[in-house]
Amino acid sequence: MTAFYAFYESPLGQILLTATGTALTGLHFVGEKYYPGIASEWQRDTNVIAIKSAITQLDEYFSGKRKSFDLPLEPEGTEFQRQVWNALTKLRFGETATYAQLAQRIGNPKAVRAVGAANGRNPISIVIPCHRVVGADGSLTGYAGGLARKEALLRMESAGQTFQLT
Amino acid sequence: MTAFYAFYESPLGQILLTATGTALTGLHFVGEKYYPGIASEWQRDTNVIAIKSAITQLDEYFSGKRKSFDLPLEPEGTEFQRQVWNALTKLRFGETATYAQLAQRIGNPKAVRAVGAANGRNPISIVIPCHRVVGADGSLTGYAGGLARKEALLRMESAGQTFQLT
DNA sequence: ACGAGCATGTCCGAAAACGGCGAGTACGTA
DNA sequence: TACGTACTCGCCGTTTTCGGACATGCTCGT
Repeated sequence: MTAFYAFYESPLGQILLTATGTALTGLHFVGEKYYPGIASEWQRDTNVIAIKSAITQLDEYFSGKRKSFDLPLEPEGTEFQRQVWNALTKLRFGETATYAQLAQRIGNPKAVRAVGAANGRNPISIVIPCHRVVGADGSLTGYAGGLARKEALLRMESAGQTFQLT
Repeated sequence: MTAFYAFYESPLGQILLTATGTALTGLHFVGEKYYPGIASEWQRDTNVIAIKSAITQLDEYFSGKRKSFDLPLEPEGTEFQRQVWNALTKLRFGETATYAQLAQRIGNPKAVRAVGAANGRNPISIVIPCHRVVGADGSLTGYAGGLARKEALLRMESAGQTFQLT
């Protein structure tokens, strides 16, 4: 489906955006785990509506002015994964949940680990806030973009602090 | 087990009494170390037999008319702790003992420090007279309700008749 | 179809830390 | 000498912490 792509320079590093004509399909930190790369038939284009508005809202988000995204999304995945990702979108700015709670919410309470896996495969980081999910004991456990970024995001959302990778 | 509670105003501060239908289970100075708090299912009730008679005898004790308590007790604790507490009840008004002596008496002479710990966890202060236990050198060493209260109790009990060898 | 691999959580046992101590030692004072 | 204080160290039950062993549901590669 994806046909267009562009790069976005965030405070946490370069980001690859991918989209169809109308919806966002991907948001990956360059070089992260599961980084999809760029298919040869895609076109680099920053003016496609989906990409253009994503960039705008990311700017606002990173400058602290925006707390929720309003973008058409088309994440590609299995039925189960989309359930999880859908549940993720209901986590608001500043909120966090545990993997177990998430499993509960999608009505599959024992699928805790599966939720973790699905979470890790989230194709649209930040907008689908997989970084708001933590272990039962509050530990960060993992993030495709690296734990440092996850921590930075959470810190920014909880305290409104500015960015610093340690 | 505990089902009822009440507060008692003593000269040394407010006291929380807890009890089953028939026996006293706790006596704590409000806010002391290990203060248990009040469980939501407990009922405030000053007329339960265990609490009523406790209050009567405390009145008598604090006004100097009573030198030993006669109340059904049900302190909750481990085997070892109950041994210690049981030994405590054999200390009479005005008497004191050292932690080592107590350890001796329960047939576990080396468990001196453990006795100290168990002593500290005594759930029914005053009635089970953990305040009558002092260090080998006569120092007070510690009291859940605070050393000031321990000293006050001992002074009150020793006033007049009892002598203490230094 | 099957099995391995996970951005988990729970349970259980072992190990270490922690006290309401006491006895022993090592010094510095009167 | 006679003491007092300031240490160390052994003691033992309880509490807390830590690590490994499960159970578990879904994907993805054979």
